[in-house]
Amino acid sequence: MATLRDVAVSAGLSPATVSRALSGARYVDDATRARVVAAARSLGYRPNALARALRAKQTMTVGLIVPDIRNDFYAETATVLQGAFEERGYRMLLCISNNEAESDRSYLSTLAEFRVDAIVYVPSTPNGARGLVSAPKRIPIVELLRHTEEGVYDAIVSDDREGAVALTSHLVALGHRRIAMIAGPEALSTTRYRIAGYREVMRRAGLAARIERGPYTPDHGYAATRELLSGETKPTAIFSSASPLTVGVLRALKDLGAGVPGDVSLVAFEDPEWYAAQNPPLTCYGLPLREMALLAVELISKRLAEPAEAERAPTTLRFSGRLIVRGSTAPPSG
Amino acid sequence: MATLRDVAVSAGLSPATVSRALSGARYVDDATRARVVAAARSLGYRPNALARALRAKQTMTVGLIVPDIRNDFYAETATVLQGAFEERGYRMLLCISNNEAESDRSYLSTLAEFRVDAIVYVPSTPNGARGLVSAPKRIPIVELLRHTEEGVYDAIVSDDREGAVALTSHLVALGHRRIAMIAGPEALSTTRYRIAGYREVMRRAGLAARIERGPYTPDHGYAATRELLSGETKPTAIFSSASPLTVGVLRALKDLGAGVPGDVSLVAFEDPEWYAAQNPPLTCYGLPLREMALLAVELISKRLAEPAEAERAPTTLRFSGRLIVRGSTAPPSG
DNA sequence: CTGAAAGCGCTAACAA
DNA sequence: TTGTTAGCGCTTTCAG
Repeated sequence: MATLRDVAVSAGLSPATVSRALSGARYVDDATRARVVAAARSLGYRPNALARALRAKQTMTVGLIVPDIRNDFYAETATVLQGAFEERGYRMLLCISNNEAESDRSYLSTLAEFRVDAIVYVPSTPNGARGLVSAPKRIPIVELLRHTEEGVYDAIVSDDREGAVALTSHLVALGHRRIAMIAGPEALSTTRYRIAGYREVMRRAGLAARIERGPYTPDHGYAATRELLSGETKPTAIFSSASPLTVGVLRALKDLGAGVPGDVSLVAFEDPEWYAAQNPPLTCYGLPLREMALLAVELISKRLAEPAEAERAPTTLRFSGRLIVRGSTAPPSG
Repeated sequence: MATLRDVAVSAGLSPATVSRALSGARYVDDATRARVVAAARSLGYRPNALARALRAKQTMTVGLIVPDIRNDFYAETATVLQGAFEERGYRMLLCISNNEAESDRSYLSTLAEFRVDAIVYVPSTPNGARGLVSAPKRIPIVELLRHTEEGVYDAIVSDDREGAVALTSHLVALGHRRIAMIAGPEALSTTRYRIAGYREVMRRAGLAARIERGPYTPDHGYAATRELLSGETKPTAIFSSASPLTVGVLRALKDLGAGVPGDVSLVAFEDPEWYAAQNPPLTCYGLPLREMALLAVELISKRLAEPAEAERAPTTLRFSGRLIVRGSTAPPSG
């Protein structure tokens, strides 16, 4: 592969001049630049971003760690982030942690070694990035959608408690008394807040909480739903707390021949595109994902660009979503 | 940030020894290594992957270019790829091209500058990577799911023509005579093959083809469906040739109050998890995505590891999928 | 088993 | 405006 030096030799110039001609636009004679460009083209020269980054001490690359890219929630987020970073000249290194703490740690460490300029991090562990990346020359981290310990890093999260409250209240208002929640792993901040919101509403209404815990997978959603609907006191409404769970819930309901909302009302967290296309469309709590992702990019850009910002104490920003009532909820039939 | 030299100073050793102690496991005294490890830890030392790659001339990073990560099709692919590369010690740089040729080219070029060891490429352009990355020290490229000119790169694709034939034949066999296809941009190999398969079956059956072309987006699926069902001679069956289109098709059908399969039968390409959870579940043509992605990793690993493989002429591998008949298709009601 | 030295490809002072 | 020099952090001969 041709190097800058090769181009210099071929053009009869010094490497420094070639460098200036190709990147730093100043102080180069037009004729010289033309010669350089011609030589570079004819040699098929591509600058080595590695060498450049080693010198410049910035890679123009950011890392993104998400638990699961098949989940629309994160796919949408990744897409928005990638587009926004791209616009600002940054590449994005994608890491998929599969909701595993071990994976999380290892990716954090990899990204640090690769000297990414910043990390957008959806943590799959309660204590997250603490210690690992933070210690030396702190690389800016923004926690997105989930967060670890408050106040250690910038965090952009949704008001999960509020969302759970909205969904559960909606069911209570419809007259449901046996409302079950299908939840994720308690290690995640989202799970804890969503459970808290659900519990709070149930307690206030004098109703018994029933929670099925497990991983954020369709299989868990499926198994939990079958479990819930196999007992004697079946719930009349189900609260699916994440979209991968919902996939399984719907399949189980169909397998069991349970009608929605006839036999069971269903509410779900998040609002992937396919919720609205369901039959019936799902009542859900939608989050302003796009705005949240763009704000993450904004925050990072600022920290990177302005020295003052770099020293700013971390802040936690909480976004509200909104209850979207569709056809999957109705008063209980009994 | 602490460097290897800092560790060396702190441990009272030379950089060379520290390097050997931390990576090359040979020829280092155990006591020395312990000292090095202790020093490294206390300084919070993280090796600089950039510097290492610059020397080693390999980045242990691969690039993936996909058109759209919100599409389950590519999300699944990206997940499998990331996991498999991860296992082999490779990082993955994700680029989302949004089905734009310009984006494609620019990402190819970025990946080349970053000196990724290989690229998995789902092209959004008919001529693709030709010229750009290929010219100098050829970096291995595997085209996945879509392909550009045959024979220039390794390609792992599905038999799209066969899939379209299977879906269309299924509808013809059920007695449908007015079958419309909603297709993507003709610049993509998948679109061309799917259209060819559809046309072939229609022609053989003596039926008139009707094709709605447009981008691979829910909006196009929606608009095309409304268009199809607004005329005088409405189709009795619709063939949605990609899952983003299907999202829009379903929404349009609901808005129009058209029952599936009562008023319109629906078949779709690909088999994302939510197809089966639809009401009714969708008849579709599913591809062995996982196997295809794993093979891509296999191919690349071989080319990277074995010098002989690196010189091997590119091959095109075509995978067959299978028709999955579910509830969205039935004989026409007329 | 350990150290000295050279260099991967690039850019930024500084000098000319 | 251009060239010389030095060095980013690491690994790898080659000596010791």
